Amino acid sequence: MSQKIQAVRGMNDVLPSDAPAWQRLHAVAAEVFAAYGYAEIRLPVVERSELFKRAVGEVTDVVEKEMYSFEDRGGERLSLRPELTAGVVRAGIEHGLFFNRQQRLWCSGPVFRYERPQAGRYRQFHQLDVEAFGIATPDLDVEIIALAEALFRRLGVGGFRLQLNSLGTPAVRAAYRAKLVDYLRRFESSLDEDSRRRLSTNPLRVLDSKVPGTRAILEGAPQLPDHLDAPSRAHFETVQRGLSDLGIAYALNPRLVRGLDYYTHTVFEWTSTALGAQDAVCAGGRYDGLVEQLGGPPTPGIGFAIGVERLVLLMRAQEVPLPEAGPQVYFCRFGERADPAAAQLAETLRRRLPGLRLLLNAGGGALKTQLRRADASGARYALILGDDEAAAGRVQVKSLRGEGEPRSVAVSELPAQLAELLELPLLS
RNA sequence: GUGGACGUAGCUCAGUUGGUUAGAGCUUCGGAUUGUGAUUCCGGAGGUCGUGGGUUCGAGUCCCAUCGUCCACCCCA
Repeated sequence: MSQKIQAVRGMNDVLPSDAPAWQRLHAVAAEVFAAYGYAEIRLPVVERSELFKRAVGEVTDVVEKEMYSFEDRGGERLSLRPELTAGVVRAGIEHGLFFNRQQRLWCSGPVFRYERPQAGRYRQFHQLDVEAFGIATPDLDVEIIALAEALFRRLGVGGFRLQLNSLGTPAVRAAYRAKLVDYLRRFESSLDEDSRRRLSTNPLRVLDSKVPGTRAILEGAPQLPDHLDAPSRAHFETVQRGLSDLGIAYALNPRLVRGLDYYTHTVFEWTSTALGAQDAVCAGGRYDGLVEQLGGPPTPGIGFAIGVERLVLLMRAQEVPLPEAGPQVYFCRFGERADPAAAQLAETLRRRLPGLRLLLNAGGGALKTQLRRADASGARYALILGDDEAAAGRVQVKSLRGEGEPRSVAVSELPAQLAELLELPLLS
């Protein structure tokens, strides 16, 4: 058993039984993104390590201890991407996508973080990412949030809690940060070890500590929303009003601080209690300084990422209906004349009945065996073509689900018969 | 990186205070007369008990290590 080569820790196979949920998610996502006017961009999985250090932040956990980094044969420092936003920004700058225009983009694929796997957390996981550039006004914040909301609704998953906060501008954040540190220093000896460490590295992160003693201290801490400057406050209020106008429910969470350094102003996160400890399904925010920081023209931006595995988990938990994917028809064939005749007929049926899912028996087997396979395949009908039928120019159509007796149909009539039975369009 | 639980057939599990050739259900394959499935009956296949050491006359059962899975912390989608 241990001799067998197995998947790398934290990197999972999506087996055929799970694939339909993934397909459904991506199909609905592509539709919704298109409906809002977002265009797809596809990116390499590997980028220069430098990109993530500059975009995500040098001292964040994601780049500090979770990146898969290596040197290629030419000595370049490269990393498997730990998130998608940095790559989208890099590509946009590189191809001049941000010069004097707005861009609405989406992107999806695997990302990699070296963490201990647990429920809803893997070393290779997948994100659906939406990003919009060149629009600084709060109406775009509302659009982005509404877009995610629409995706969940179209997919048929619910029970989320949308949390909202504003981090303001970098200046606001710096000023607040100083106040927070001042306050926390007074209780330093009562803080838990992690929070004490963060006090010097990333004090805002202390805010979402789960340690009870620390939480108690935080009760009296200065609140970030109280320190917003007038423009930031106005921006945030407009976002809230816009969401209310659209009937989107949200909860303000002054402690919501995202773990990536590039966020400014609006940040948001959808969580679900059905997921265990890793409860964030979708999270994002505004990052107005990022494009410039990576060498592009000053360009406001905002985006979010959805955790595909987590959303698929919810789809399964909430039993989201999935389209039938198995064969509708299983074609049994046996005999010297019948075998090639059946192969040809199968091609004809697939061509004339678009959408038909027909599985042609292969590998021989007695009729009994073939019918057993037909039943196991989940097909609704079996077609039976032996030498007797071949000689007569007919095919037996047999219901596998108790819908009437088998009947013999002339080959010439078969396409029309199947079209009617399966309610499929028929081409000439 | 830290902590806890767990690793027995493809799957879900049983396996008595350590005692002879390790079991069940499901799945799978074959058969129950010639070309008719899913029900029923009969039969077969499938495990060096995660791996490596150790204790013992004897280990799936005890000890150690290691790998892996799950859950939580940390962090995050």
